[in-house]
Amino acid sequence: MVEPELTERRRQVLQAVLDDYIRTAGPVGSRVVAKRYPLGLSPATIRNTMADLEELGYLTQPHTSAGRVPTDQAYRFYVDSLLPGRERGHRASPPFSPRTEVESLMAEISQHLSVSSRLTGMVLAPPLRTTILERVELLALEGNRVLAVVVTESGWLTTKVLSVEPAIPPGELREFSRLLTDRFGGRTFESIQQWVERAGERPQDPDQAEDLARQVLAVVGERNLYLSGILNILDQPEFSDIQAMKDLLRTLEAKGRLVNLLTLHADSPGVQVLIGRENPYEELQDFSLVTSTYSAGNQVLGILGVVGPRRMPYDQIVSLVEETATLMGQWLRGLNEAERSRVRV
Amino acid sequence: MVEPELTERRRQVLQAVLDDYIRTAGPVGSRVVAKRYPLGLSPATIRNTMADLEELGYLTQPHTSAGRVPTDQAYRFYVDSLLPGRERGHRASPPFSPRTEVESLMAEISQHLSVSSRLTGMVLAPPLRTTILERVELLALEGNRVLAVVVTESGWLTTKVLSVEPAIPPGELREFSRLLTDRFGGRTFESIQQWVERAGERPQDPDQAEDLARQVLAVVGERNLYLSGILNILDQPEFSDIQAMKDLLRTLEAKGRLVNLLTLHADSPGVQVLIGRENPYEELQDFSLVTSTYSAGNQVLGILGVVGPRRMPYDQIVSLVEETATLMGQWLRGLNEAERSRVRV
DNA sequence: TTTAGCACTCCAAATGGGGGAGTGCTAATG
DNA sequence: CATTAGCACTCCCCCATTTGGAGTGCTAAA
Repeated sequence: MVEPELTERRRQVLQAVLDDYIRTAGPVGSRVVAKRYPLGLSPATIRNTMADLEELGYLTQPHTSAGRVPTDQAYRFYVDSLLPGRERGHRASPPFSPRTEVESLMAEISQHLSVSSRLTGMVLAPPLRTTILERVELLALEGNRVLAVVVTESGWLTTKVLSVEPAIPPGELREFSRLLTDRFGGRTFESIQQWVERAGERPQDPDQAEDLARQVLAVVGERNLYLSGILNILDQPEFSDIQAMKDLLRTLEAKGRLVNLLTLHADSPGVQVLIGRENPYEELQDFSLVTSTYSAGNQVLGILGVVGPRRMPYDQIVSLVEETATLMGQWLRGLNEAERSRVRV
Repeated sequence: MVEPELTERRRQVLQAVLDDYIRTAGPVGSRVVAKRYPLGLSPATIRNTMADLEELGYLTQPHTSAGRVPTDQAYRFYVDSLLPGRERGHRASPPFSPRTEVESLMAEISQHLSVSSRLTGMVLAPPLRTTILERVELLALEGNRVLAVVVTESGWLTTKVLSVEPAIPPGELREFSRLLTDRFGGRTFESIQQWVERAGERPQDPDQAEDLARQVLAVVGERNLYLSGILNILDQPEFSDIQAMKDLLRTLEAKGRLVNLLTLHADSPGVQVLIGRENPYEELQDFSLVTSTYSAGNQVLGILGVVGPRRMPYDQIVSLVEETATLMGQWLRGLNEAERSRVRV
């Protein structure tokens, strides 16, 4: 039995194995570590240390006489040791075009994550249900169709074509918009939804505002997940196994699981790393997620991050995700403030 | 030398080989044909016929003693022979939810194509440049940002957030909308673009309408391509070769090539089938495209269809694409007519 | 003209060694 | 006493070889 301390030497050797494995994706032998990393130790010593590390649960051998491969525990150690007190790298900030739509911002941020990491980037949009509606504008189209423009306090903007029955006379649209804004403005979508659901209990005359609200709320469903660079996964050498890859791609494309995982796991502020089996979903257990919440002011809005093989350069990726989250927050805060200085129609 | 006729027997054998190959994706031997297809012929006879078909260019052997595989020419024959005079199958029409946005219609149709065919569905949206603008509505947001709602005569609807400098007083927005509509309504986006470009030659006072038009026109760029079921490609047994698959997936994801291919090749009305090497792009030469234009009235609007391996049940796929195109046309026509009975604000 | 028979071809999967990378252990060394 | 050189051993990976089978083309018979 080995005493269970992680001495300095063991730490160094472990780090060397991690580095090399992250580079090469292949089992790391004692000779390679001795040559490539100037620890001043002979292969034999390193072998002994590696045996200790194996017993401590940080390394495994794919088979009796192969090199060592890091376990989830090793990655966890690596990540935990680098998370506190890390100086900010000066990363070139992504070339965002000065668009104003939040939707395209999300898409661009996701793109940025995937390009910078060469992995798959993800941005989970804020949940609409807790967002506060600011105002509603209606615009006449033709017949009994109107375009509803919904503006939220966080600067979000959604449009939806509604069917109204009976048709609202074009002259009254403006008035009707004001009516909707008065009734629903300043409330969260959730509370509006509850209000609509309770509507059955109020046996008044049929209320057209209620009907419109119902139609608008249909948009509020799932939180939108922006993914990009899914195919970067294909470049990972570990995917000689085509079946596992298919499963993963399908999971990513379906998005549902990922949304669940993000909302359930990664909702506490700051950067989170979920490594391999720490992850509840089987198709994702060969992968790691690095995520961070992003917020405007003190309110957590959504989650963004990166998915990739367990073997990833966590230091860089963690920095990337953290900085991107900060950036996103700044951007949204900027938007938010601009939005507050609102102008009445 | 074999006389170059396609006798009835040869036709039957060819059809049998096609059928079997489409089912199994493996070379077809004479014994299998004899057993599985009741042609009343012995394997030996079928071997002779197959040799003839090979000389005529309809079949090949992957190697000397394997079964036969259909060539592009065989598929071409198959497709050409089934295109004329085909009775309409009664396909369950897809369960479209009664949405009114054209964008989601496109996405849904593409989805329908991919689900029904178990291949990749595509819908190419109409080119905006030749579309006629109907009217523009501006809606105040905050500060110097306004939401522009652009309605086209074909019932299209786009929104874009614009920055206006100097800010337009909210009271004048309505007037300004009318001004834009008067100036640009009834013209194609292309002609508006030309007008804007010629603006430099008119050395008048700086024109705010012009600036806004420029911003709106930024949307007019590429035609939108809706793809779905890309991953269905993964289920094709021919993709043991992982590299070819990656290339294909990348091509699909990038979309550009596909847009080119569709606009250049498939623009003549009706169903078109592009088989294997008939296709100019290398990454797509192991695939076939079945496409059809869709139109409202007599104007061709866009293109939709399916991409899959050459080995596909062309009869079913061709029917599917044709019927979907018809359906799309009806839908758009309906929308169009509704839109014509327009209501002034 | 069709078909049975047969020799032949060629792939695909199974088999069977080397070669090599890596380990664990032991004994020697500072 | 920790470290290291040396060595025997293990096990995978890669290669060449073998083998079985599916399929063909040809020939001769029906």
